[in-house]
Amino acid sequence: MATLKDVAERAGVSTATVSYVMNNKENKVSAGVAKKVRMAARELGYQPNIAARALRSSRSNIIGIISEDIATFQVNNIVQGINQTADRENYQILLGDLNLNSRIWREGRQDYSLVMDYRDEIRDKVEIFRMVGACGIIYVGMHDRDITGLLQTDIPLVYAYSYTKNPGDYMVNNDNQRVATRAVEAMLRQGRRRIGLISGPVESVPAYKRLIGYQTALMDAGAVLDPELIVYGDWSDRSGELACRKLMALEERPDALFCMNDWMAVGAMKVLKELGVSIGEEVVLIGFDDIELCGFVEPALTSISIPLVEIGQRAAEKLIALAAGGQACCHREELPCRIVERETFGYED
Amino acid sequence: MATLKDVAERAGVSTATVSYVMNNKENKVSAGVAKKVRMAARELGYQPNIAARALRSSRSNIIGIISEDIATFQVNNIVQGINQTADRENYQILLGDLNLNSRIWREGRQDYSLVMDYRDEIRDKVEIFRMVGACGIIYVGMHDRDITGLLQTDIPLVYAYSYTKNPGDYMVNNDNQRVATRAVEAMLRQGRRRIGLISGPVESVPAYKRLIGYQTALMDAGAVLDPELIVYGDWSDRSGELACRKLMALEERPDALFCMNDWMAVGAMKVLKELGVSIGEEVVLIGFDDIELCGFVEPALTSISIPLVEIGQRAAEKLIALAAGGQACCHREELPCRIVERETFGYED
DNA sequence: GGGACAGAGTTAAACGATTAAAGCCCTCTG
DNA sequence: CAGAGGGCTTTAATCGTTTAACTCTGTCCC
Repeated sequence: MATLKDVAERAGVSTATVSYVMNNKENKVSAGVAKKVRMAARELGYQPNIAARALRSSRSNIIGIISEDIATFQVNNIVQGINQTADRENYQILLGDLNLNSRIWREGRQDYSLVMDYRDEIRDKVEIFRMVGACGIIYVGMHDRDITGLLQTDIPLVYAYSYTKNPGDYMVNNDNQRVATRAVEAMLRQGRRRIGLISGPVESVPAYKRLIGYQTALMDAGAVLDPELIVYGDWSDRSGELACRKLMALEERPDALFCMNDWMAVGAMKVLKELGVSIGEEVVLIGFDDIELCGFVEPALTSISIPLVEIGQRAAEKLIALAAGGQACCHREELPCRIVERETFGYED
Repeated sequence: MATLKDVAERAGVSTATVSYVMNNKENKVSAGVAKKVRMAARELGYQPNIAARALRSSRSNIIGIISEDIATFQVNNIVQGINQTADRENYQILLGDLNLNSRIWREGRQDYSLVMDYRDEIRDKVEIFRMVGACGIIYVGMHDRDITGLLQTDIPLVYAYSYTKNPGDYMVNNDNQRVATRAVEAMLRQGRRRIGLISGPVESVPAYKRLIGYQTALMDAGAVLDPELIVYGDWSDRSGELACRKLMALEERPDALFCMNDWMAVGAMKVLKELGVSIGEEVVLIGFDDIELCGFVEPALTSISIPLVEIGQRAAEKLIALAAGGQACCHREELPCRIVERETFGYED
């Protein structure tokens, strides 16, 4: 493997000159020499040694990813997006996965509110990233976690798909509130008047945003906000069943259901079928996430597709911009979702 | 951040001694001094600098993963398994994903036989792993690819979920052949006699192994091997539909279907429903992979669960053993699959 | 007594890059 | 023409480990 020294010898200059050329410090080297050096580097197939660079300058082209669980649909797709731009921009990815779900499962816990328990693990990952000289960190999480305080260094950090309270943090997300409004508006346009909401847990920030979106649409339409129509689940299909049962037991049944994820929607569908309610007519239904399952249940579930891959890409682009010393265009960014029409709800814009 | 030098000063010895202690070169240092050094290290919270170590010795506790597409079910779960043991054994993971599927999609290609096209990409990843001093590489692929030749170094390599021709390679896989035999035997025990096979592509090694398993069961039972009962798909639900249509058009219809993955099985189910064939009675059906979808189609699809997470774990354990200079217990390992009984086929053992 | 040897620890040279500081050479100015 | 200044290049220290080679001390045996 060719080193800086080899290139320097071949080009007849010092290693310093080669280093300057390689790092595009143009004001340091004349154009002629630079060209000569680049030639030599190409001929030898020179690639800088990451370890040496990291050791010396504590900076490399490695992006550290801290993810809550790579096995989940969302994280998975976001990581794919990060991977794509990293690839394109010649960055590498170091994955630090917290394995959150399988740990929760192993410990027999039901809830995700474990922020404190995982600070050590996160700190470890950050430490490793620092040591390989990662140029920045992307935190990919579904839960609402604030790790900014764990970074003692000034290494840039971008949150993907998770919310933080600190307005100085960089964040890429989807427009939970807006798309919820759009979905409910479409239901209203269809003449639906009692729109039930099967929500995620109260403490979830995305669930909260979607709730606001739901309420906004109803209020703008001058419709009544009936608190009975809002039921909370925990994202599981089982909890969707329970929620739906509760809603259908109301004196005035809802004629539409907005579910905050597809699993709960599928659970709700099971109950509706049991009750002999015709889905898509008596009750229209929309899910959230647009997981693969949607196209395979019967009737096929209309859902909201989150641009996960794009979120990953944007997060990576932001991070790379920050790492290069520039500024990212804005702190908080929300990418638009797309409503995917299937059989449970005819959406027209 | 504390360095070797700090620890050495605190313990009143040279950096060399500290290094020896940290690397458990016990014959170099007396027990008393070792204890003193370890104390000092703990007090300072010393963590070795990965970059420096990699630079000097070209060896670190980083496991490089080359994966074909992190977004696929199989790869995803295997990586999770690798992650788990890596975590436990204090190794780190560097992920080099080839993004194969999205590239294939982008280029508008239909087939996966692109081995040659991706040698360069793989070489790049290997190069990066070498530079951060990865202690070994795990190749996670669904397709049959041989990258052994791409490693010029003597860095250990373990294949997870992909087959290679070279018997000297380390490989962890599932027992495709045996479980196929078991599944078909169970069908025979139920009195089924014309068992249709919806296979993966001819060139796929796992598909071939499953085919052998299917044939073995039939032959052992003294049943007739009717080549008309074997149809090839390309793993997609669409191809499952086509295959099923072909099989159901036979003069003597099959009374059982063994599908080599769940997507094709779901496609087949669609056709069976169309034809008014009662699934689970007229025709029993089994899929392969046990993806989440299986529990949600109607009737729920019986399938074969591949121990993906365990494959990842074993692969990582093997690699760590090899990296530590020891030998891994055996070159090729096949973990047993589990048949998950649902509604399309009653399996009893 | 002295050479051989073993055990325990130290010295110092790498590994491959970055970068402040110094050096060289040329031009410009008073 | 001396001195300043600027553009380009080199020198050499440095990052934190690893490890071959060396030193030192004590023991043993002929």
